[in-house]
Amino acid sequence: MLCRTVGPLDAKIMLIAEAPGKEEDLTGEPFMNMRAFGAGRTLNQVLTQAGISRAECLITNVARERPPGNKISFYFEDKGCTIPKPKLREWIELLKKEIILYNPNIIVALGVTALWALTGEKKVGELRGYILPCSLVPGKKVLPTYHPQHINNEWKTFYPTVMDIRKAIRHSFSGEFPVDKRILLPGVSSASFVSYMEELIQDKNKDRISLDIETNGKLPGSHITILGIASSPYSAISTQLSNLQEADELRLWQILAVLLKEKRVAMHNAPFDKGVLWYNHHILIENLWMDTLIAAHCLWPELPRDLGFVASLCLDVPPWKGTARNDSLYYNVCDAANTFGIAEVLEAELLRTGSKKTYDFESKSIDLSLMMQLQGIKCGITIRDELKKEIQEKVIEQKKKLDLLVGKDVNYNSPKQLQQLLYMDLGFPVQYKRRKSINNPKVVTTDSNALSKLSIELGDNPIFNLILDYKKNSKLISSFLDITLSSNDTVHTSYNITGTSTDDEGRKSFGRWSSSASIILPYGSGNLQNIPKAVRKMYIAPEGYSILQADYVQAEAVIVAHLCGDYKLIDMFKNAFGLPKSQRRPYDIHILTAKEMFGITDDKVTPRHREIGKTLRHALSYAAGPAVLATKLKIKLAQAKQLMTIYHQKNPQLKMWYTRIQQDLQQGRTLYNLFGRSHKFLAWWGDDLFRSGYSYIPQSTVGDLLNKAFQDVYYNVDWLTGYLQLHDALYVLCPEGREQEAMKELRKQMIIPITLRDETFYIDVDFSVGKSWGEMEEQDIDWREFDKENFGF
DNA sequence: GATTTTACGTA
DNA sequence: CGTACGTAAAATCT
Repeated sequence: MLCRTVGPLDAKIMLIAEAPGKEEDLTGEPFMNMRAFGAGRTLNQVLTQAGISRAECLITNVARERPPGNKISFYFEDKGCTIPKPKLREWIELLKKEIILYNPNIIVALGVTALWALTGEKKVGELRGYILPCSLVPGKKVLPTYHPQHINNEWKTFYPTVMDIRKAIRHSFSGEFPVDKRILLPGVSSASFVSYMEELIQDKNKDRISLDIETNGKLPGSHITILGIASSPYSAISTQLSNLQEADELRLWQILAVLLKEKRVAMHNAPFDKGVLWYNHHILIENLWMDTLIAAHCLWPELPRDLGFVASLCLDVPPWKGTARNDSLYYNVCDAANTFGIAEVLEAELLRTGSKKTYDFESKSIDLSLMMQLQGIKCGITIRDELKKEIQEKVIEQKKKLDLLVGKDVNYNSPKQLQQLLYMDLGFPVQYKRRKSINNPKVVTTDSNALSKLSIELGDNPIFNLILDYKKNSKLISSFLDITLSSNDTVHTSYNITGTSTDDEGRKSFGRWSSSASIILPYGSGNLQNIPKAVRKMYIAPEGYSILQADYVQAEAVIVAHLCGDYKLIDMFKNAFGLPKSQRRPYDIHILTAKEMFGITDDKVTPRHREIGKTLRHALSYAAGPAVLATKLKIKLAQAKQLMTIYHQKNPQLKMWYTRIQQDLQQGRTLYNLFGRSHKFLAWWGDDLFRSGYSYIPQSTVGDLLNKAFQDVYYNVDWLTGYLQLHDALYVLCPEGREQEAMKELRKQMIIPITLRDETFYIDVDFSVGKSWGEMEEQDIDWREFDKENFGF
């Protein structure tokens, strides 16, 4: 049936999608599929969240009949879907007439086909959220966003679509195009750039600028190729730095240095621009106005944070990210101008939402993280080479043994070849990956989990552990030993204050730093937060220094105990506080757990009992299931289930806490950690979301605690230098011989009160000292006197 | 050659 | 149905 256009004829918003589906074809109305994963229901969800109802919108499709198999390509001559067949051409004409007739103020293009029909463009991911001119009916505004069906396939596009619809609502009050008031000067001469800067320096009314650089990342140090600055959202300038006369370039850097002394500066990802300017030109940006990346992270921790995305939320500028390759000078000048505009919007938004405190806290980490990136950590090449040789020999030997056992050459790092070998040639029971949902297809796997499981089930076959060891060792070599060092034998990492990961469900980033390859100094394995213990000894202290490690003791467990109101545990933590490690045994919570679980006395607790207690507590704190517990403890599923039941009987507060978190999530899907950091969860409502919620408060509170302490050390203790950050441990370089003094100083900075409801508590700190990261000696110190003097408890 | 999948290291 | 993070090698796409 021909699908009609529905909705009030005087609607200000018109939604245009691709083509009718089955239900729509039957009823002749768009978006009638209201089943659980139907596009109609998703559309309603999006509209409701955005603050508008379906009844207020005109809704239609480009194609008016369902194509076979719902494949829109049916209506096109070509595979690329650019040349419409006559039928589709007719429908597009119809659409044109309807737009002219109903005259909406804003047209929302839902998905690629609508976007193409209205504007000739195809890149929804790049253009969504921007106001585009309509080519079908000139003069009309088009706002592209995702198709509801696409949202069902990729849930992370749900909330961006909501934001887009909100923008459409703002644009529905008038059909007028936003006026682009910007005066952009891309690619001016260095002389003009200098005079622009000089004028700015003279203009005391303007105290803020934004800055953006483009670099040629191939060289260490990231050579700057383009420099752009803006003095308002509407005035920006950029210049090319290659092929400059030496004197001109010098002049430019000199004036820039003066400008940066005078003004407060906004940047998107300040550690990079600031780092490159400092590293290459010794120009220091001292007055940060705003890092728009950090601000976006504090406001929307689960949304994309690239400048193009944030601009689509905050501004009414034309899209420009597509120009990066062809016109980098224009691209850069837009970056600079739009960063200024975004900073103004986000500044207000941070105040409005109460996220300013979190922003201030995060931005205070910039200098610390940048210092550690540029400084790097020292690698002892002799130890590195020894390790490499040793492990390489092991790998060769293991490969030989495997070849002999198997009788042919197999690449054990190839999942495909391993599947063939284990499940086809050798006929072992096929192992499947654990699925997120019962609806997901079963996926065959040969990962370490599967191999250990086979090893347990099939007892005496040495092949599994051999493969496991072989894979482990080749991983050690390829990822952690086979690395390029700087000329000073250092490796460098970029500590990312806002995290950077992008997984299927979108970005998370609970406020812990991540660590990734440094673009400025591309030496080492990149991530320094996942170096295996086995190779840590190759990282050493520079001559004359010791490495001092300070880690929070049982940090997440302490937080969980307080969140649950588990006073037996809380008392144990309190009683153990400040004690030397050697005297803590009576307050060992894992032994306590074991005693409770097995109904035994202290003297009967074996290391295995303790291990079970520890694993159980850890797994259950984050709502792990019996299957995972079974593999972790190498026991049967039934046993794991039994242990879980007993654990929950002995710890009834845990399930109550789960329930509380779920209730809290129901209120606006937002949780606050113990330092007030908010996080809005955008994932699909269900157990995955809940589990993420359970881990949020402990994980992010510990992250903030550590970073708070690290900042305090950085700003207050000038003779200790930050060396590494490992989420709940910080490492500093300490001048040899001052270790005792250093530990006292660190303890003063790190013992920080945490408040929950009316209670205040503290998390203890342990210290280790060593000449290398792998050989640290635990310090067995009684801190009780010291604590009494310094903290009064 | 670029992108996706699989696997695996840390807290 | 632990969570969070980043990277290397293999597989796959174009």
